[in-house]
Amino acid sequence: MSTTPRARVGRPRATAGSTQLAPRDEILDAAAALFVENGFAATTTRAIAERIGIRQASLYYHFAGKDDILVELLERTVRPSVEFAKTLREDPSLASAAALHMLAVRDVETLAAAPHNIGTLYLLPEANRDRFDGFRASRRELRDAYGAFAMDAATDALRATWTLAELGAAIIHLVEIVIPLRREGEMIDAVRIADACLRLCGLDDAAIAAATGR
Amino acid sequence: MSTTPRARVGRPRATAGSTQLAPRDEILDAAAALFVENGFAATTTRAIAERIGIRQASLYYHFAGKDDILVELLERTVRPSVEFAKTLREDPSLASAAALHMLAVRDVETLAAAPHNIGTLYLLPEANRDRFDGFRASRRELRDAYGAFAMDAATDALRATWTLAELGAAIIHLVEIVIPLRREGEMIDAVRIADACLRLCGLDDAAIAAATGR
DNA sequence: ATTATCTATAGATCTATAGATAATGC
DNA sequence: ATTATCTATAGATCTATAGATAATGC
Repeated sequence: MSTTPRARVGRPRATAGSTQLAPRDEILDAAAALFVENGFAATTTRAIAERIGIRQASLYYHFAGKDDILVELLERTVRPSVEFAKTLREDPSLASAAALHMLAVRDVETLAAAPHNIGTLYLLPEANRDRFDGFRASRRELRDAYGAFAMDAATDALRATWTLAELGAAIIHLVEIVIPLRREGEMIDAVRIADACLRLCGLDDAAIAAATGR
Repeated sequence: MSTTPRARVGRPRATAGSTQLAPRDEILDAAAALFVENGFAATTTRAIAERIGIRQASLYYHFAGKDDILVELLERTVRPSVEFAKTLREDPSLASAAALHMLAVRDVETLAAAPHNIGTLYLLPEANRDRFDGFRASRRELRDAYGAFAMDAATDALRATWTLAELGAAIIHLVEIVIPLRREGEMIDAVRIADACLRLCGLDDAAIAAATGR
């Protein structure tokens, strides 16, 4: 019941600096902030270590290399949305327009709440290296989930001119408007962005209201 | 009238490799490809030099530093669109929806035709450093041009929920869907994307057809 | 004994500068 | 004389490994 900070196993850090997080999570958090701000290659392991008050070499007790830190961060940005898309797909009572809207809202909210605007990470050129193709596969899965909902919800005119992958890419890209908006300090309204996704599918205000039960 | 390659002033390169471009443009082209592929920090001056068959140190005869190469590339990606937006604003006979559509078409076409998908460069984390704020100012100018046209063209419902800067950001972001589409090898149809911009403003198919004179 | 840190450093870069050199221009 | 390259290198990194050390756990 005591709130006295539990003493930690292992040699103490040279600089005090108490923290609640596990060291591994401290590293991920610091790295996320720096990768978003300066990019991957420009962020040194020393900078990550300094931010949390440990020595550069100590990082390697928790991660085998700099790459592995990014692998884990990338996975965390996309996994929740992919899983949510899966549950939506498995619900037969849900109309496609409604499902698309719900996925977009959830996705925007996740991106808006993620620490350090971490959604930006997939824009790093390094995210395209082979080392990270697990992440890119997950992301394609999410895009196609958007595409499937969108094609099904779209007007005939749109279905005739867009492929599933293209429409999925357009919608996911529109969802990600949250990233630059957030960077510029704008307010984020997830429903408004999700509405815009349906509008992109050709739905008018009445159809949008119907699909979202308003 | 002879087509024999004109001998060049200056010490010849160690490796032959004839080219039509001026050395400065060779550097810009090689750097663009590498910055897009690997990012700025991860691209070494040596890699740029090797790609065009000169020694690393020879770059510094043409550019004062690596930064200056990126400065010039960034400027080139945004300047033409900013100027086109200006001419559109100065045409009083043009309806906002039509102007927005024309700007979007032109912008998509420029991005689609730019060598090495160079439009990607503004996504580099490094583009946010102070050193490049001239570029970022130009980009904001373009965003606000989109925003002004879009607010004027939009339905009342939209005008009530979006600010000019937000709507501008959303539209310019939608235009930039061309970048990932192109990276994935998809066909680009500028009109289709410009239509989507108008749809985002709440216009229905009839209004879009009217605005674009179809 | 185990854990999580530390110190020290090897080896591999990378950017930018100094000064030499091999062409053309006049 | 001017131009555009070259060679050589200083100085400053940066990543990752080796091995020591200072805690707690049992």
